[in-house]
Amino acid sequence: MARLNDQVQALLEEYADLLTIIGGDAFRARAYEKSARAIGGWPTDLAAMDPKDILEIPGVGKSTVGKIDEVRRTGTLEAVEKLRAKIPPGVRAMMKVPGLGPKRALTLHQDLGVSSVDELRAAAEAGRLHDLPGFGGRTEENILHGLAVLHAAAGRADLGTATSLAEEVTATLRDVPGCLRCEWAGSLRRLRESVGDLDVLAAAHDSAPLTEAFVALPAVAEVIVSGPTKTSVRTAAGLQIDLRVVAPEAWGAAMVYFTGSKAHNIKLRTRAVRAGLKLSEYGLFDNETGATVASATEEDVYAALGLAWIPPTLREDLGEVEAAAAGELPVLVTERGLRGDLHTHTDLTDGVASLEDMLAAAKARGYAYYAVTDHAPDLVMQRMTDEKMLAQRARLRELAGGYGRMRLLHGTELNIGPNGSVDWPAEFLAGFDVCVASVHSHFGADRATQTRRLIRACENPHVHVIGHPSARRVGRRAPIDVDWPAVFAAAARTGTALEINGAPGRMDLNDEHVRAARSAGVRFSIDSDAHSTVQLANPRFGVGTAQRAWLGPDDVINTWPWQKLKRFLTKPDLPAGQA
DNA sequence: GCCGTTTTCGGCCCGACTGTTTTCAGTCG
Repeated sequence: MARLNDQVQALLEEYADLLTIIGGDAFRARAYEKSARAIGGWPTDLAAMDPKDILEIPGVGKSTVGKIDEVRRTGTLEAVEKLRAKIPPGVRAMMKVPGLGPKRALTLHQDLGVSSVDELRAAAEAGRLHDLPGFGGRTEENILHGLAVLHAAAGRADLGTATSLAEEVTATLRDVPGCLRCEWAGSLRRLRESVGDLDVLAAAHDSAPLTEAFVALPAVAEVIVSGPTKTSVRTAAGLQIDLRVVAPEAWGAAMVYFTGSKAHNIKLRTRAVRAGLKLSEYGLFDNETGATVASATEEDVYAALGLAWIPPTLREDLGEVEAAAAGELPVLVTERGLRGDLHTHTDLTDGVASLEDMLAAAKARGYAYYAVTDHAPDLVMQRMTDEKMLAQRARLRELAGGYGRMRLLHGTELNIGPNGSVDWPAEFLAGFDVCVASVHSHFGADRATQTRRLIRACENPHVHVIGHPSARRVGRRAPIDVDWPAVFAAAARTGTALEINGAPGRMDLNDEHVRAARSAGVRFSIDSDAHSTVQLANPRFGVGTAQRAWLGPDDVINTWPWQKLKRFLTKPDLPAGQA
């Protein structure tokens, strides 16, 4: 792991989980959860901080400072090690099954001797669960369903996890003597919403030093295969990483080949064959003479095939090769093109950073505008009140002008109730500069209800953006059941933007939905949903989704200049009775 | 364990939903 912060966060989260499983003081476990979040979201590397400064992090006290020091010195926590001896790691892993929490996980372990997800599946399929105390037929069914949801994402990593791992691996390998280049390729480079394995490519004349450094990485738990050109390892978290070492003159062809997708590569190879050429990971060759036509850079390879260079996010054989041949590749939205963020939180609700810290971090990103959108009162656990919201607005107005050219917007993230209503009456909503409205409850309602619910939210004249519209959590919760074409039509008709939420655990809407929505005339907002300053970088992943759906700057409202966005945030009048 | 103070203790995220119960435990957001 790149930062001590992440290492400490992971250990504290594990400690909190283990404490929850064995029972006892729930507040202690919660305190560790909170400090874990605060540390993970803290922008400065703990390794470079004084203990007295670490103590200033909200939620971090003396005990945690001691544990941070222990992790720094020993790489682990004795308290966690002791609990691991009592509770097998598989028991904690069972808590990832939706619907299964710490209590039932412990019961399963103690009464049935089940101590892994696999054993749980076997027990559930054999019908051994429904006789346990507190379990029944429905519980067993729900656990089986939860296992299926989990299985759909098994062994896959979210973009945040995969990116930080890829950054760590490439940074280490670039420092190895003889390494000329090192980049990641594969589905991570194409910015798919989750990745099954990590492909890392390095250019060197001698692969041995790279291979040696690669298998010695702290994240590596197991070496699967290792040879002169290819080495595969598995991390403790179960993610496979493949390292390929290629000659520098083959770099471009290798990057094309290992970036994929498979369908894109097949299309390119077919195109090559028709031109009397052969494309492989080693280069583009003339069939008759065997001479190398191109291989050093991706641009060379594409050009020799009569194509403009194709951005990795488009390489899915969804028309990009034809477009490149015709010189009609789309102009894509980019991270640099984003002028602001319209969905962010502070510590007034469940964020971990103060308003001032979030604003300073947003300014550092060069934004022209920035919306603070803390949770609204219907999400009861956040304890929002009118007074707190108005006080935040007053503070934000005081701070206006203090962040250079960055315009400060006061917003909120409303909750879309089961019938499509939102928090607060219209008069109160009118006081916000921007309102995001999202589904946070009643995920199991039927399609007609969910569809009506989202359409009614779109029709609310004070709702500007529907946040994380499908409400799915990658690998954790299925999307709500919705008639999407009907919702896309309503969003387009009412001038309501749909969010592309870039939080790695959400990635919502996904690329397929965005493609369909765009053709229905919908506009989008690419947001971070940041709960800490470091999460303000989340839009990089949302931009990936947007590019995969071929979105250009015009499709994305937060690439627009403020005056144009301001007009969008004033929704057109709707026929009476629809609002 | 952390925090704030009515400051060295006592409170800390609360309500809904589900499925199991027959008055409530577990899970979730």
